[in-house]
Amino acid sequence: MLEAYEGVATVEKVAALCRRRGFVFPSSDIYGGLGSSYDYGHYGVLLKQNVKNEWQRALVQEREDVVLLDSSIILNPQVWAASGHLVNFADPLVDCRTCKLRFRADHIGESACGRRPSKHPGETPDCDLTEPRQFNLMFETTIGAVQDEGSKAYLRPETAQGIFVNFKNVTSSLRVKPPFGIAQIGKSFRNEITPGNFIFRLREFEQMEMEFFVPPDEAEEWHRYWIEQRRDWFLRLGLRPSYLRVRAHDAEELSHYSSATSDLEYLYPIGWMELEGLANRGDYDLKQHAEHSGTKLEWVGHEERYVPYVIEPALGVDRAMLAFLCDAYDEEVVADRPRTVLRLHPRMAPVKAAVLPLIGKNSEMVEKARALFEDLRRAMQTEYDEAAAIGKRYRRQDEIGTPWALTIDEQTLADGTVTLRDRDTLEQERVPLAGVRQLLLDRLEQPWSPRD
RNA sequence: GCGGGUGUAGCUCAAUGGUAGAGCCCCAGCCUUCCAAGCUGGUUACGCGGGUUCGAUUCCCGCCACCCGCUCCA
Repeated sequence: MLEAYEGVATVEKVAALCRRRGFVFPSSDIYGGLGSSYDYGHYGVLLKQNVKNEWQRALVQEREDVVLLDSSIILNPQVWAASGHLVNFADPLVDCRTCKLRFRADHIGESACGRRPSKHPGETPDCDLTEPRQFNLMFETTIGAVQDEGSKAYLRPETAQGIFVNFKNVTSSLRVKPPFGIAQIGKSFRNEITPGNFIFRLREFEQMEMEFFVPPDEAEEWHRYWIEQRRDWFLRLGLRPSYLRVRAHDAEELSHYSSATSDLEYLYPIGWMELEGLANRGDYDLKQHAEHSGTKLEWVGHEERYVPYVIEPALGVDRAMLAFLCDAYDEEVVADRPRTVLRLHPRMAPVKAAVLPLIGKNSEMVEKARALFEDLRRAMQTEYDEAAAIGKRYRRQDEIGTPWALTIDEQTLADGTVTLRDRDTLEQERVPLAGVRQLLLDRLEQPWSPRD
């Protein structure tokens, strides 16, 4: 495992490429932007969609014990009273005017300013603290045109609660029984005090969460199982193994709902950061909602009745996308020219194939190329490009991570084969026109690993 | 939110108290054709709002955004 980042990427370079090539734009750009909000352009949408598709494929399509859900963003406000977010998802903060530091009021005893020798070497300063101020991380809104206390509602800070409040609906309609999971992808909102680092921490972000309900005495075993499953998922999609680690939370850093949490951390250019949280939420949530709603939320089998424990893998889509982008970002020199390339897993790549007639003005080549393009695009995201020199067109595709380029040349007109150029090896092979589509579909299913 | 820094075309940089140039990129045409060739032409910028001034991109104030810390955990 690495201590320090060794790659060529920086968040700034990745962000610049994302803007330049239409992955991610600052939100409300022409009005000067909106803090820590970003809009996704064409390739960003495709890449993000691929992240979500791969998650759903691994957790739902390739399993028999996980079902899907898409719950509302705005829920009955009582949900957040029961979940503990109204009380616990708020941080009382104090600022020290002397040290220019900010502390959580409930931690002030242990982390008073004097503990920061780097700011005040060899002395314990007199701290000038502000009054504690309450920061609730939930966005508030109102339901209905009349604003009064009764109409206050919240944008969900996590998708999980929508799953818990649907526990009874799902168990009574979908023939599931523990151990089973409910998976959901959707937007969440947190009024972060300090967002930042491009799309790493956003106020509006997309989550992929699954609540996996298990018999209480199997919870620890399932927790370990899901940590391993989730780690493998990232590795199969090409993240460098040395850039991924599991870190168990100390008792004092556990969130209010968790009895044990391990983070999957990724070594971003800015350091080791949480990528996915894997929490054992115990029976906390179901019991809270049972108590507040008056509805029994438990599993009832033939000879058993219990409140399941919950194992939760929770992943931020935007954050995962940033990890894949940083991991894939590479710079090199080819033919004395700088080359920037995204070595994304082919299934992650926004565009799978580019069809390039060697001579854009040669009508016969164009005709063949257009026919191949029409054939390929029915099966996968494909681009057609006849503008500029061939090398330039290759580099354009490199920057958006397109794994395969198909070039129609003189030989194509003679024998019906095309050049298949590989993004990572730069090798070229001749393949028959008629077999291209199936060949690429097969390669999309093959194991793929990057350098490392 | 507090402290520090930054803000001129998509990118990298110029110049100027009299409303801004270049290279690369991009678009069109000519030419070329297997890894960012060449020629011609073209589009695009002083973050936003006030103030001082005859006149502000330049000086002053406020705001906004981004970067680094504090805090946050998807």
